[in-house]
Amino acid sequence: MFSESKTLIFFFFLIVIAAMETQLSNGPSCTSSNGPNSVSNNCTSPVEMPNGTEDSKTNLIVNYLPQNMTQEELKSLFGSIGEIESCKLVRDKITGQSLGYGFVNYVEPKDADKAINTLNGLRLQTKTIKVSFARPSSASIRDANLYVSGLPKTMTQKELEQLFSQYGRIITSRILVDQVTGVSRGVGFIRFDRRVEAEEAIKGLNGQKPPGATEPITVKFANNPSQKSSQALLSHLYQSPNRRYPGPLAQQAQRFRLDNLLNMAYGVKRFSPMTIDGVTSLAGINLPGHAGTGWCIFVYNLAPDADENILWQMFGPFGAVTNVKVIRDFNTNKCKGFGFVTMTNYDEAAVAIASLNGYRLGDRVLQVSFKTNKTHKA
DNA sequence: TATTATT
Repeated sequence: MFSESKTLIFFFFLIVIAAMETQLSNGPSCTSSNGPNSVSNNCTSPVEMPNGTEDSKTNLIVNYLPQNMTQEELKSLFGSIGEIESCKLVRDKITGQSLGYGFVNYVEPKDADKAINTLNGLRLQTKTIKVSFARPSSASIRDANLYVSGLPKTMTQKELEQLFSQYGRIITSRILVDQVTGVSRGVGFIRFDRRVEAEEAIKGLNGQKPPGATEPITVKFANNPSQKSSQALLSHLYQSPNRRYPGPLAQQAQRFRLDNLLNMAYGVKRFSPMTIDGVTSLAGINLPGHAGTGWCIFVYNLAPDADENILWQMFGPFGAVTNVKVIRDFNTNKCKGFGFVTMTNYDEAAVAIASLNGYRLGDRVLQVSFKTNKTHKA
């Protein structure tokens, strides 16, 4: 069809333009060697510089965010620590899909410290988020990610880092493992602080045998995630319209993912929650806890010193949490013993309630339920 | 032979 061809050409140009933007958009040209390293998130007490190239003490980068997490949820999570100056979830220019990371800039440096101390390592759904200081934006730190293959199966992450660290500062390293056996797949990633370091590592290590290895390794720049989403868009265009809606298999896969997630998070055997299909949930106008923006959950018997973070920690692993709130006494600022959690999906909320109702938190046993419209009476 | 770290 002629119109289909025109549509394809249109999207092709969109992709080309986006690719050109990626190549041309250079940030301010400044370099710094004080970025966070791959192991800890230590602040190196930066000195104030008049030219604005010093490391920020308020700006954080947040990595390994769940795919479905929105900017509002990111702000809600980090806003529980302190006042936020700005917050941005980075999305693909073409598809709008989250790239799984974002930035949070606090007003006060102490809140940035606090966010690293309390939120780094927080488990949200299938991810463990990483919170660290953002390095000053610079063209020189972009495209510094390497893909390494042909590694000896016995090589550890530490040994991989030792091999590459001679070429520069390593920001992250990873060896991919078989999900069932846990054994190395012989491939991995190394992200350097600067692109020039990655270039030197390719020159020095591509085609070389690591000490003791029998086979040479391949080292090259990793594919860009935006390329993947462009491919996804293209393949989507070729997909027939009757395949766009998730069938039973996709639903089953989703359920499987939920079960896995729960086992990973708490090792609990979950109840079989009632599944609400589209029709039922539309019909049930007075369903408990449903507030239009999500499912509101009532959490009772919290300690006086409870804060929002404990609610994120408890409910985050069960699925998409959009908001948490601890109800406090106006004068003392102590928790009045209860709080609320809003979750997007009924299934995930139901499993969270089934798993956390009766949960022992310190010396208290929590009561967790969907929020009712009635006034709570003892 | 492929995860998502620079607005």
